[in-house]
Amino acid sequence: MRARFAPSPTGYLHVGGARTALYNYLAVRATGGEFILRSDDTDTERSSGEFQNDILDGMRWLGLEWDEGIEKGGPHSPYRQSERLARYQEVARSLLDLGKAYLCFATAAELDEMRDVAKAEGRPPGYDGRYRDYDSEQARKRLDGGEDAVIRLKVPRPGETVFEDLVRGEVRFNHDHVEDFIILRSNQTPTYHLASSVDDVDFGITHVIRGEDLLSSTPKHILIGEALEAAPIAYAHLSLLMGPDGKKLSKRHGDTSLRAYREAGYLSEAMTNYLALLGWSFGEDSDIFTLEEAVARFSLDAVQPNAAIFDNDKLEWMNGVYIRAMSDDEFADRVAPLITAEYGELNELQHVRLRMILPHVKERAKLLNEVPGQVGFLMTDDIDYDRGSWDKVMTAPEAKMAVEDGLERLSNLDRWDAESIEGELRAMLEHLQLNGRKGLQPIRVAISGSTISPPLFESMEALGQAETVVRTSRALDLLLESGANLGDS
RNA sequence: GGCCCCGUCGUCUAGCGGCCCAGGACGCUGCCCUCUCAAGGCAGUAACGCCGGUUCAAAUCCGGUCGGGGCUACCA
Repeated sequence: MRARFAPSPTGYLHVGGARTALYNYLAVRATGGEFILRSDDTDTERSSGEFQNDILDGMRWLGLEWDEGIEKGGPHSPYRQSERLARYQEVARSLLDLGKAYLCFATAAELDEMRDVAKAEGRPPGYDGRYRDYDSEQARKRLDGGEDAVIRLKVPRPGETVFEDLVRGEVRFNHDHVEDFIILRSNQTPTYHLASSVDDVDFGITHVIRGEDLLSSTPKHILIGEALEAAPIAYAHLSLLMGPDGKKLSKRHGDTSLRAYREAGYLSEAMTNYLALLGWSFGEDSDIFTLEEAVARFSLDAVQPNAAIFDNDKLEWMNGVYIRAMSDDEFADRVAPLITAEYGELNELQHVRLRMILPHVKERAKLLNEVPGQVGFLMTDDIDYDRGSWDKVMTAPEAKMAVEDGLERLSNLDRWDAESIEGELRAMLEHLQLNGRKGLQPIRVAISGSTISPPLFESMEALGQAETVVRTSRALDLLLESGANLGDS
């Protein structure tokens, strides 16, 4: 099997494109063969190097390694359509010589009129074939005279194109609805249909796996293949990805670029895992699996033909599963750049604190980039008290007692580890006849600034005794002087 | 409008004529655990769009209908 992912670099790689790439990859690796990455950049107006790089980055990030193609090279280099223009012109001309295509001089105005008339008469809209049987001598003459012309494929009429789509079964198109489409524009550049089909043939592609938006164009591609007398290609059209509102996934649903997810703290493992599930099922035993495991079970004919809605909630849950599955060291490594980006280069104290708290943060994180915020109270000794948190717990009558007694005990503790701290604070609860919620929340706010933090005792251990005492005592001062109402810190 | 594709819980899906008064996962709800938040455990919620037909038997096959989506460029 030889399959290709052929995006046009006219935008960032989005999640839908990533899924198409993934399914191509899975199909190839599952059956053996080559996965090819090609750039369909015939639209020079809209294509850009930035987008090209984004696609390459995205593919690498996801771990979808290709065997031939851009940057990698291979027996069919180059894999960029913009570098193969001569080839497409050659094919178009030979089709012309063979009588399988013809020159057309219809102007834009004529084309518009055709469409209007066809629509008005209720016929299929499209080119009416007026130059299909035009005298070739005459055509030559007009061309030499400097007139612009396009080359159109002479679609067999009457006729029908029928093919077996690997995910949808038999699909048929009557040629009444397939116009004599343009293969070479008047400026001598190929249309997508020509370039893509010629490449598929030239590169020995056996399976074209792509989005359903190209299903209607498939007869054109098959017709070009037939005109070239090439071996038939198998097609598999994947359903499109939808937004939560059931409409085609687009910018309207927020930033759907792969990059945006990467930057939001999603792991590539979670992304490929989730994407694989959009239209395919791993089996009833699990929804969590590696790329390799997916390869072992993947099969194109098990792919669902119906559209799938991209569900961020499930992706996020899955990301959490992958984060928790990481080793503490790996988690620390992956999160380190994000923390330095937020707080600058870390000093020794910060390193020590992080090493202690990160394993506990790991258990709670759903997204990598929410971690810096969760460890913020350990990165600076100048913490702010969250107003809502303070008002919620510090105004309770037990708060002052708990903070006061806690401070006393913590100051005198001679062993500073989570276990000892817990023992001491539990003794405080016992002494004051308070339950954990009432007695410990004020202390949590005192040291972290918020009612939400990593586990209290471990947080204190990481903070260190000196700083814990400083913060607790500061909170107590505030309680005393403000009569329980937070001033302006 | 024309052509094409699609139609199982809110979402992703299992199901490929009897094992299904439909299974799993996310979400949601409740309970448990608990120092907060998560995580975890347990329980619950919820679907075969509709109408005909084939058959002893249909979520599974056929037709229609309704609904959704895609395409309809000298874009890809």
